[in-house]
Amino acid sequence: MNNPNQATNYRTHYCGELSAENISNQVSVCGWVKRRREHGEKLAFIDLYDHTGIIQCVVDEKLNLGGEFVLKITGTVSERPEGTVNPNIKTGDVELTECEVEILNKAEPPPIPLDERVEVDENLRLRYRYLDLRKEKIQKNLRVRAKINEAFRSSMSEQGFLELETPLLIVSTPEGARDFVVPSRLHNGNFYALPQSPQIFKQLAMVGGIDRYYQIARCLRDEDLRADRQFEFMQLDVEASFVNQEDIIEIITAATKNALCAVLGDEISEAVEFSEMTYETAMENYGSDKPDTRFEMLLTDITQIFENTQANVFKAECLKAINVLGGVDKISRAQIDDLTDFSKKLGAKGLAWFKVGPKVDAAESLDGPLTKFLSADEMKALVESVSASSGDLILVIADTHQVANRVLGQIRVQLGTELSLTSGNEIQSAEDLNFVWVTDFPLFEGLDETGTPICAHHLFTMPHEDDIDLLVTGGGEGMLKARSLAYDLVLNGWELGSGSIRIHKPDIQERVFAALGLSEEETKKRFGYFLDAYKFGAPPHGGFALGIDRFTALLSGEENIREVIAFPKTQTGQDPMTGAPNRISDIHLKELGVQVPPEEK
RNA sequence: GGUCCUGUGGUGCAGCCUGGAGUGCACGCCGCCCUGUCAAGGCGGAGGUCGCGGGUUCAAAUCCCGUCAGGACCGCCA
Repeated sequence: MNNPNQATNYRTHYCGELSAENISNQVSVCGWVKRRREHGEKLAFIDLYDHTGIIQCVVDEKLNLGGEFVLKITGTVSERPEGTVNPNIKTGDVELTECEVEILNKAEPPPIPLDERVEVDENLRLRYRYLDLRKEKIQKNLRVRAKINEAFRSSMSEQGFLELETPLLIVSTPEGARDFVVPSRLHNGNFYALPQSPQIFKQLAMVGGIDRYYQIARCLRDEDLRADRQFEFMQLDVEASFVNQEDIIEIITAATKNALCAVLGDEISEAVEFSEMTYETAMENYGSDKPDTRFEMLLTDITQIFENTQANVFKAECLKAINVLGGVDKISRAQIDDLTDFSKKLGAKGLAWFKVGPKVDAAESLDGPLTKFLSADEMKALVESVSASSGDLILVIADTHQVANRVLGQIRVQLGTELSLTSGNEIQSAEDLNFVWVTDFPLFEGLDETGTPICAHHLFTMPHEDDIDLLVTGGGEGMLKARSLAYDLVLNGWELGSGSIRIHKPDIQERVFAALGLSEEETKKRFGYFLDAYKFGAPPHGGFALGIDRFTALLSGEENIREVIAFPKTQTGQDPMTGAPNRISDIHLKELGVQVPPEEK
């Protein structure tokens, strides 16, 4: 027996683990009826399945079975007669014969087909999630997820990290995402918040001398949902003392590699590369802080070429171009129009395009609606700057620096999909997984309407040592140049996680607060307990948090994290199975000291 | 808060553009037949508030407006 510990008084084997090695063994299997093929009174084939797979059982009597009936079948493992082997299933060499069938439970016909090939409406899938879960794909995904969690735990433990639990009922802070809140019964009118992350606690754990903390933590954010976002999600949450950025990168890389090995095996995992690039490089070359580095087609700055141009549309702060190799044949005019619409939706004024023809003279070979406004020198320089040759398509966005990068970056990703420049979500080899550490994130992401900087990460992020002076001398715009010791881990264009080195010295923290225009009184009110802690000898420390849902989705070849979550919610945050969220009784509300608007109709 | 796509027997689709009887396909379900099938096969049958509301029209699944639900995205997610 392969899994002796999983034999029970009901069964000796799982359906999917029977093979030629078991031939002539008497076995018992339990599971659900996948399909039946009945041939009159004396012969029927029953495909019984559990999470491990399907086994064909040969029954020589007429049974009144329905799909999804729960059976225990005891029989003999037999080699299939010649010509009846089924190579499509794992157990296709064998079948169960001389079967004794016990119906453990009947089942109504399922409201959704449990056939993998049928794509069922999301609402129905979630309403009957317990049936959806029986499908092979989700079973596999959830097991990948468990393996990842297990590998993370063992790696963190090996690296000397202590698994520490932090509270779910915490204090609400105005920073960051919207909090989910919980009314207090004992303190009417007061609310707990559910943690957006255990950030505060893991940092205080460092002050507390825990040294190395980790947790597979549930985080909750009341923001609108997306394919890669649910209200509640899981993070591998990490914090360590006496470390710098390189230490954290090393620790997380090791944990991530351990998870890759667990899921994909050692051979592929060891060949997977982790690269590093600065935020600035990512933005300039990929137009994104989460660059998909599986393919090239980098953004090129061509602003200088058109410094004195006569073409009005190119009189802009910044011009960026990408060269679509062979794009003339691969991209239709209709696709270009779609991309133009796409750019406009994303905030650009338009998308300029040039087809490169076969002529030697660059100016003569270019074709496109804007060529008549450009000089020969400009066209020549354009073609050279992106190393274009005959058959290539050059796309240009002229706008502000920020818009040009962002929009062209999204077009690049879109084209990556349309032109199949990546393997999509399939993972066949190490090249299909491209990890990038993006470092040197800016400390501030912009200025608010009063000219005050807005934190890019959080308030406790350590500024880059070379840029600390900018906080004092830089002024509003100047401060935006300040870098921080914040970093992201990116996989195939998805932000997997982020972290930073924290400020552990009160004087630096004060400088950041001052830059943000926060008075001492205000910071005391908002973060008093936290700042107090840092007066009593906080060690240098930093950390990271890695999104388990996204990581699992990517390793499972899924585009939506719902596919790797057992009981997810819809895009509007509802659970069609349980009906959450719902109204609660007036008595309940009264006890909590909460008033709500009357129910409509 | 916004944009786009989708909503038709239990399920997945077609029909909608160009209005004319709830029309069609596949799966599932029920009944009968069938001793080597494996997405079994054959014959027969049941099953519908065309998401909901309003409008236009002699007539609406189809056109228009609104609304609800699902999905993708923008905003948002320190």
